[in-house]
Amino acid sequence: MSKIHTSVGLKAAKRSRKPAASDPTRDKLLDVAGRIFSDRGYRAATIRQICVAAGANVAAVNYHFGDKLGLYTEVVRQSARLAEFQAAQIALDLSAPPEEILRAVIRARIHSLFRGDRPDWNFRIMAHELAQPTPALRRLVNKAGQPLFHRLLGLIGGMIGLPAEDESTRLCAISLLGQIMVYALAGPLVTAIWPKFELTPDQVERIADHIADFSLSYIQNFRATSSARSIQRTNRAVSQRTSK
Amino acid sequence: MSKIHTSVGLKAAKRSRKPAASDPTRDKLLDVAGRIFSDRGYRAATIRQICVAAGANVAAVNYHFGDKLGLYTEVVRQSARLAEFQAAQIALDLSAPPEEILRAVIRARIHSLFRGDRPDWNFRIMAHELAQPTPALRRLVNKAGQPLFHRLLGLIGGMIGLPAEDESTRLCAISLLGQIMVYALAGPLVTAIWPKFELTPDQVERIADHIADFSLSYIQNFRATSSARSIQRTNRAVSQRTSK
DNA sequence: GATCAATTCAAACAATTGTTTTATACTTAC
DNA sequence: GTAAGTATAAAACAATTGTTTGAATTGATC
Repeated sequence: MSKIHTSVGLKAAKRSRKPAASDPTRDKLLDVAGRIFSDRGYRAATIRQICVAAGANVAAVNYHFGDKLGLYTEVVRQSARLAEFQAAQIALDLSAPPEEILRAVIRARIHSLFRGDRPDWNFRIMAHELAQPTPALRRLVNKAGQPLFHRLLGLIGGMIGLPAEDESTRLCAISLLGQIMVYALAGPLVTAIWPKFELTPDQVERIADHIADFSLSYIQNFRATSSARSIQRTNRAVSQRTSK
Repeated sequence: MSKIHTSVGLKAAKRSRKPAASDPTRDKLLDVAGRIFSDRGYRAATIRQICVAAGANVAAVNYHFGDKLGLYTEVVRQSARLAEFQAAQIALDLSAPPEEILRAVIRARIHSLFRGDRPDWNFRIMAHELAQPTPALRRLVNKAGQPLFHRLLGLIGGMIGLPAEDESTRLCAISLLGQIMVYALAGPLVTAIWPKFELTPDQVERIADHIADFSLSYIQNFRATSSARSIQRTNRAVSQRTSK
């Protein structure tokens, strides 16, 4: 109910004095908040948890970010910036064959999930927002995700010989992202199926490879088998009707 | 912190009078709670929301189920029972070819997700528990999920010619379930990729078919291409090293 | 119709949590 | 050294939410 800082200290004024001096508690707060938000979500994470973990006072969040949503917004903004940067980076090397680009995308996501380049919660935050969006940030996240989705759809569409807007293209993109998202969102499911699941670099590498192989198998054979599949589907419908 | 009902009315005593008479408010509460829990999760759902939607008093939950967790437990127990039943049902027709069984499993899950047989939130509840388990119910959910997972691993293992415990088998199972779970857990992601996403019966059918086709493409060709893939992977590793 | 248990209801209670206040220590510029 | 602005700390505040209480209502049995 309050978006206006009422305290004496405001952040804007400070910059005039210390132009580029990064505030240590502010940074610590951002770092800890990122980690906690990323594995509990926005609602479940409490300001007190974050502040204790950051060794700061409860009022620090209000002072530096206005309120909880302000802190969260800053965290998501960071992640979104990084996501856009990564998407742009991938879009650069158009020279590589599409299969390799797709592999690179998958590898990048899986890596940022398990052994993040540094803030290893970036992708998890976005995953959480994609699962249960914070109303205030829906637009921001969509804006950050759109270029990546668009690029992915174009990539897949090109490989299966259909426009990016085609239903089959979209279904493939969802299948691909679903395989990645399940590691981000449903850890316990993964553990239930694979109790010995570990995060050795090799394992992570094999997961990324598997997702790429699994997806490319369908995508690369799409044209060849699309006619055969439609016949199969007809047969299946018939056999279902008769067997029941 | 309280597991003991302190109120006068307890459920056990009632049964002596009305042996099989189902309590209408209790049923209504369960029904509404299932729906609300399934799309907001345990923590985010509030007792007041549920009671208002069920046209009951706030104290009704305490009276009929002890506390919030008691109500939730009953809801999850219902879903778990149904999940076990469905798993058993699928396990019965061993006569069908494995591909068709797999298709049936996928179809059943997608259907129960979008146009549920009646309580269409059964799978969503389990999905939520698989994503962010309630500590008290972890065991219950695992127990209910295990037969299905075991069956799925056996099925896939048989098709790719590897034991159920093999890493590749598990990776395939996770890929398959990930494609389904993304629809249950990351609705906004689906909408972002596919704005015109609708839930017509046809659409739902095509989604199930796609997931089956997408997965079977890899699974059915696993044996044939497994040697080729390992060679590809070696080449890829080399090209990466040289390109960088 | 009176009695007694079962159920429902409005209100209050207690715990958690986001937010604000007020005071105090600290840094920097003069 | 002092003054002004900045940052931190402890406590209080307000809103939400799970839980409990005690009275009122219902419904069946005698």
